[in-house]
Amino acid sequence: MFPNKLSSLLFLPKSLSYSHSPLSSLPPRPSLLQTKQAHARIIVHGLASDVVLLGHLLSFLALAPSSSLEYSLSVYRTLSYPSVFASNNMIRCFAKSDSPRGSVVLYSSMRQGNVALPNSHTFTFVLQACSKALAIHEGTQVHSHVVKLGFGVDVFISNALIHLYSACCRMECSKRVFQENIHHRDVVSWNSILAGLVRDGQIGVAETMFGKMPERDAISWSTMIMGYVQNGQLEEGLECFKEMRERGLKPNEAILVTVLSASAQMGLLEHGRLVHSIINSLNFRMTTSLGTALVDMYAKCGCIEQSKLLFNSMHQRDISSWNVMICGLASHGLGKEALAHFETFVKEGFRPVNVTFIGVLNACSRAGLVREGRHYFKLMTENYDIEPEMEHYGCMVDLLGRAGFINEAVDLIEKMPAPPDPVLWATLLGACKIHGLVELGEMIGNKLIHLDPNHDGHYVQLASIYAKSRKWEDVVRVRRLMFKQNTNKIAGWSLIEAEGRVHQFVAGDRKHERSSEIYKMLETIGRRISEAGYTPNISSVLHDIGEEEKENVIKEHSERLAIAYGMLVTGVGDCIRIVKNLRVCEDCHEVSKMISQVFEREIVVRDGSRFHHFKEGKCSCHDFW
DNA sequence: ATAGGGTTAG
Repeated sequence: MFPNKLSSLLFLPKSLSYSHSPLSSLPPRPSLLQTKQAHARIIVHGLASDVVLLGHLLSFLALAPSSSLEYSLSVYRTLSYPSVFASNNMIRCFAKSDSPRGSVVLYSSMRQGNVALPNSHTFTFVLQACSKALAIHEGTQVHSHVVKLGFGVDVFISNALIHLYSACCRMECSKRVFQENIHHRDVVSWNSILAGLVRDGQIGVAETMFGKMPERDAISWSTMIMGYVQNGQLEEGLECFKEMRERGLKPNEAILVTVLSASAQMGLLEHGRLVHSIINSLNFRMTTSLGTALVDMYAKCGCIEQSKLLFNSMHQRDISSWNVMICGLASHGLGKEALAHFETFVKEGFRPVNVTFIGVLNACSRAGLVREGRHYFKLMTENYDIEPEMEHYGCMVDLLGRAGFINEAVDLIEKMPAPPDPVLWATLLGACKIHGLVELGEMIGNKLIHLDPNHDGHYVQLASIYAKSRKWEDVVRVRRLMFKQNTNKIAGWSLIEAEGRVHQFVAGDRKHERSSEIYKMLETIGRRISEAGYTPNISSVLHDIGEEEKENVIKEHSERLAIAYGMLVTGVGDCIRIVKNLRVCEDCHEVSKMISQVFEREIVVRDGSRFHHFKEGKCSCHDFW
């Protein structure tokens, strides 16, 4: 009787067919709706308390992509004598839900004999729940039951234990289980421990493990690549990805998303494009995650138009897709567009979160939208009850300060509930420089030097404020102070991608193999832009050297070397894309504008805080950055 | 009569 009943009651009509991915050979998973329909048929047939049927129903619920814990519980509660099968699947439903601790409660009533006794499946599910809840205490107790009941040799269970300890960063315990199970080990055991090491920041150990693995699958590679990227070793991550491809292995979605993120962080457009073409050529389904990662990559690599096109073509957008788009528009100075996106986002029923407002406030500050900035700052706290963080204050101080509302900015800082980050004062110091406020600048500059005496940026800013108002003896004094303090100077660099490689330059760099050509090109550039009326602005140079030498120093800023190299290796009329870690200096900004005009070249520079698109002698930031 | 493990940013 069973097989027939089962198929007629649980099997679903073809027309409603299960969500079935052509790329996987997984068994079909009924949706929540389909499962509820099956439940209805069971009830209609008078079998509402059939343990076998309801057990299957629960297993469907545990697997359904979107299921409701309340519903699963209501099904489970109708059973007067739940089977192990039904109980295990109920534990699995808890494990998958937002209240994984429910699994542990049900498990202990099984242990007490109130319901069916646990079997090996019980342990995999309850341990999964402990991992998810980071319930190390409960997990350890379950571990002792596993040993006591002789389940320690079950590879599924010992892997679940390795995963549990890895998830809780108890790497010593994790390794012990791993070592004890030397005869019951497979690629999953290795992957679980690898993931733990990576999570714990032990990237070197993980690397060694990875090298020793007897077998590696897509998840092993993705864990390793992710490990590098999460630990900030972006180049190594991309290198690992390359090695994987050279071995003829196919990436999975997790790898692609991670690698896109690395390309985005480094600003490597060509690499990002390569990943995009891999996605297309392997016929990957364009999921929301992949789409969002691509939108982000193009925005962070300077192609905001491409980013917008992709965003508009997405079938489904989640809150992250919107956040990425809004922040991207903001970083390109497209303030109005970013705000329009925000409004649509709200109209579509999304609720903004704190990063959304970082994008919105950045949009205002980059585009100088003071009124809007004040409005959204208020909206964030009053309408959405989001506590502003340091970064939100940073945007506001920047916006108000640069627009000249210095007192309002000072007020905002002083009324903050938490002690202000020195960065906020530094931002305000920048505003004092723009508006030539020597006295306030002096006060803030001294305060900053006191707070953070090893940071060279504060001295530089203060000195340039003095320089701007021609207070030369103060310039010299501050500069001497800086040398005496032995400040840490953050080395500036610029990079450009060309001929399938990344070329990185520092100021005065002569290490590049085409160095002499680069310097010749610099001279040509200098001559041509001088003819067009350029004179160097050397106020930002503080070295104790003669005027002529100062000109040479700025002439050899890393950014210019990268641009000169770009002119050498790209075709006439091609866009030159530069990524740098610090902000562009005033003079380089001017020079880039001139080059864009004289050589009819579009130049896109991503600096430490935003994008500059130079075209026909103008910059997208309107010289306001 | 039946089920089980590991990887994903912004």
